[in-house]
Amino acid sequence: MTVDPLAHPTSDDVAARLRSRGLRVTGPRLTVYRTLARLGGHRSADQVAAAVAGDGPGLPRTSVYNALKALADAGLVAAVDAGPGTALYEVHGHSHHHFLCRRCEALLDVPAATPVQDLLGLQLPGAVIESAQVVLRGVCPQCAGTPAS
Amino acid sequence: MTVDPLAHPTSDDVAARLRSRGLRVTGPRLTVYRTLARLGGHRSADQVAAAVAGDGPGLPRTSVYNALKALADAGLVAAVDAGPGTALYEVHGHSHHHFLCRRCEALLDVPAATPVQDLLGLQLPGAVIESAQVVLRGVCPQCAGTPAS
DNA sequence: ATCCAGATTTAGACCCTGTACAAATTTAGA
DNA sequence: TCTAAATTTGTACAGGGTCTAAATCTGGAT
Repeated sequence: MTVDPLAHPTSDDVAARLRSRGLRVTGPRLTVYRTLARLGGHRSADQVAAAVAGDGPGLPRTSVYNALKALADAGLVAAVDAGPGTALYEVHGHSHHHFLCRRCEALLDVPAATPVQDLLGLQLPGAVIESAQVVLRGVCPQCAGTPAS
Repeated sequence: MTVDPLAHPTSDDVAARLRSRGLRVTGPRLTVYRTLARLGGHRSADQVAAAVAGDGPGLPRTSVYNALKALADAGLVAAVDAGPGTALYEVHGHSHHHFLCRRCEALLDVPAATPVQDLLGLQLPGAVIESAQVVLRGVCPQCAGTPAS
């Protein structure tokens, strides 16, 4: 079993990453991370909680939220705002942005070929930009091909 | 009184814009739009509702939400996600993006000198990109100058 | 000028996501 | 092994937004 540099971090990687941020390595955090990685894509906290519950005793809702927050602080998980009251989480992989279709509500990944924060950072002297989230809205290619209802 | 091309749209402009989208021109929609324009900046739905109430009989909370949604559909108002469960609205003026300070929670405007959607649109062939929202996160210039607590 | 169909407003209850709290438990270093 | 501090857990709570159905209003047709 060779090491694939593109694969998700192993549990050991996750543990090291948490420790390096001064966060403790706990069961819920590893469970939530592994579940989110296995599910892939954009998932709500409750989707994660449901998936965790499907694998065994499950975790309280609050614990899933706590774990997601800790993982996000450690930079292992990214939170995406897909509208008010709709937070989605995903394992932090290669940088990309999001496109939200107004017609079918699909959430598509958009490659981040351009370093957006570099461009915009110039406009905000003195600020430390730690992350940039881009949400594009419009009509996705599939819906654009069919006439509006 | 000359026409200032940089001024907010008049009520007539707003009415025309609503009609062009197949939306009806109603009292609540005009009231909400005018109030948001008068307040300026980024406002929550409840802030708008409170301001409306201060001017007379007020509007039910639901009506404010409905109106904001209709105005957003018409492109007259922009909704900014400033984290989960925190939607802010602003009159859709010149394109700009937002920076959210992790330390003091300030929400700053960032000039959009670069046409972000043009850059990213290239990555999504066939899609109709109607808006691009960029939320930068980090530490604002003021907080960056003071040591962390 | 009046009418009508359909969109919109309104009022209320409701849901959902996330947070606050305090006690029990667990981690990690001594 | 032992201890202090971080974390988990269960419960309750809060804010923001949505759903529903009846009343009202808009805008085109008559």
